Amino acid sequence: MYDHFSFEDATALQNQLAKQLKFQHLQGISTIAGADISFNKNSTTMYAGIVILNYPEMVLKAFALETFETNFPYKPGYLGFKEVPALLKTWSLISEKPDVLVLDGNGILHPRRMGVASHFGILADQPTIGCAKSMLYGENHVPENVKFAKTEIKSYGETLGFAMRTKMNCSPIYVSAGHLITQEQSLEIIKKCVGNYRIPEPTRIAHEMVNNFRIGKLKSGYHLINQPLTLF
DNA sequence: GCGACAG
DNA sequence: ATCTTGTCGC
Repeated sequence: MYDHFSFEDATALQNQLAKQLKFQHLQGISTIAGADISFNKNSTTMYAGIVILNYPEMVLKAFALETFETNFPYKPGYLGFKEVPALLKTWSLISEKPDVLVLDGNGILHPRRMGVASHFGILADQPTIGCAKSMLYGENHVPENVKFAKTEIKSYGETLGFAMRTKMNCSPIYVSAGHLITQEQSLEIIKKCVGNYRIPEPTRIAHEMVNNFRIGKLKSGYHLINQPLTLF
């Protein structure tokens, strides 16, 4: 899909897509999804996965897995061009879309406000949140070593996201709005997705699933989880 | 020019 | 991202 794009083309498209970004408060969220990619070193085969959980219970409800061939290289600032095509293919397998999707990477916390979460959000017309494990852009302020301590990440005076400590003695994560959601609500939602790990549940589970998919422990397609039934 | 740099 | 063993700390 983007394999023939030069970085110059990519930059132009990011600037174009950024004009379409919209931020609004979401009402009645009952499902949330997490998306991630896995691949073997030096391979063009991307293993993409999207998991859907109940919100705020964080119970796995369904997941979709699919592969996709990509030649676009990884370069800081252009992650969307490598991952979004594979994620869109996987997204198409899902009949009932989640209320909001969390991606492994940034949203508008990006030099051109077009991190992977914003990129996917625009193309899929879907509310998205960016949740990165390390810093890409902005003034780095370190939150104090207390669970849920946070700092604003700014660029030229504009708040583009937050650094938040999800666990004591662990590096913070970087949260930013992707599309069709506000910065404040993005942070509020991610906070409720934190379990007993540094990485919030949607992303953490998606990462686990996609890794099992890559090593052959799981197969492609849409999978529904059998909910535990209360008999009687 | 130099250093930084999501996954 | 992936490749890898032990190891330091709560």
